[in-house]
Amino acid sequence: MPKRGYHHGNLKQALVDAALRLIETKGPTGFTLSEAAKNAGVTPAAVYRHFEGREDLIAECARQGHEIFADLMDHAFNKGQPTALAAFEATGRAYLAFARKFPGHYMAMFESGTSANATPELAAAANRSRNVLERAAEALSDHIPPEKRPPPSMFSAHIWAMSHGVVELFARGEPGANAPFPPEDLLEAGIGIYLRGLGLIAPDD
Amino acid sequence: MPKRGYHHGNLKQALVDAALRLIETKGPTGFTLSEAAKNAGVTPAAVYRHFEGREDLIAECARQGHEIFADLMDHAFNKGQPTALAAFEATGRAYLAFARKFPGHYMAMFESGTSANATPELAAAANRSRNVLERAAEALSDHIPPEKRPPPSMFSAHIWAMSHGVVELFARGEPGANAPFPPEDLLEAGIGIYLRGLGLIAPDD
DNA sequence: CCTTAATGTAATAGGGAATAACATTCGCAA
DNA sequence: TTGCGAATGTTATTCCCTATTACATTAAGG
Repeated sequence: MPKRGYHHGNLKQALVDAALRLIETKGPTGFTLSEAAKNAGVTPAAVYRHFEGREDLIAECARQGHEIFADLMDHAFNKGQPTALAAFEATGRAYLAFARKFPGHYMAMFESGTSANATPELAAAANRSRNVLERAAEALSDHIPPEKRPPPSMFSAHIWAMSHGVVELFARGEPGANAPFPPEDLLEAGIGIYLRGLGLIAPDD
Repeated sequence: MPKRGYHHGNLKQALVDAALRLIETKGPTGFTLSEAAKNAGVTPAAVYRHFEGREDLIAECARQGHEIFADLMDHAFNKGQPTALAAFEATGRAYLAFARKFPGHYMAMFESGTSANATPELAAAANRSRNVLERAAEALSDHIPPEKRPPPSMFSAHIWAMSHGVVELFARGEPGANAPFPPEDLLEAGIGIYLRGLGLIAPDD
């Protein structure tokens, strides 16, 4: 391990990384600022040179999570083109993939108890990732029969809610103790049924 | 206020009630065992005569929440009879009503970071409330065209996930700040679209 | 070089979780 | 009634966490 001098060099990000690892393993409530500092090889007081406190450190973790999240969803959306439906479904799958691949970020974003408005930077990042999903919904909206077309922001909210619910309830250890289905299948089936209800998938598919 | 002697008389439930009020106002992370003890008029150490610790106290709050929850959903289901569809929709609405009416319980159940298997009693109660929703789904399952009929436990999981997602993402936070639509409308529309996708609602409804 | 801001440390206050030893009261049986 | 054991509550203590303040070290630039 590289010995460091009095100054760390990149402490801020090192603290974020340490915090993310701790959140991932011990949960957002188990995470402590002091332990993150120790893991970064620094005293707890040093943290306050870079963050206002514990909450602010978590907020930065969440912010970085939203940046990754938005990038992933945006990429999935573009990759699914040109079909609006395929792009939308890819975006949905990207949601679950993110939760699986970046559990620390996901917990910081949605399970830490910190408001999405904790800091302006976090609010901006959260807004961005919401807009990605909403844009995907808008692109798909044109293909919905007008008489059953809800506002795009509504049906993107539905997809987000179901995705988030699947992650929280069935992609962790609870609450049925036994996940009756693989979360991926559960979510894909749920979105499929929902899109059928919107007239976006043929009834005999 | 009634002066009490050396013994409280009903401390265990008083602690649960105090904890629920604290969780409701300050969030599950802001809640402290010491403050709950003080609010119940007792020293912190007394809590350990009735609970193993902080987690165990939260788990009991969650357990009581699941009991109320299951009762409400069961009642809504029976009230919605004889139509299976009406019963099911009433059950869905009861979910959101519970979250609104018992926010402390809801937070203890789903946002406290404590596992649903924290105690055997909690696990049993959680199982019961899950079964209520699954039974409603089973009753409705007969009316689904066979070629698009998922396992009842799957589509009850879908409804639970969307309900939970709506609560977590859109029914919290400052009013209007994060909610493009009233959560009740959002959830009702979402369930409606989903049920249409299952062929349970006529396309021209 | 020498100053100044940035960055890290040491010391400390304040509070919560948990435990152990002690005190009071309750319930029951002789 | 009385005495004893169990249940319940308190005091004192330990350990850890958050946060603040005063101090130490280093980096960067004129």
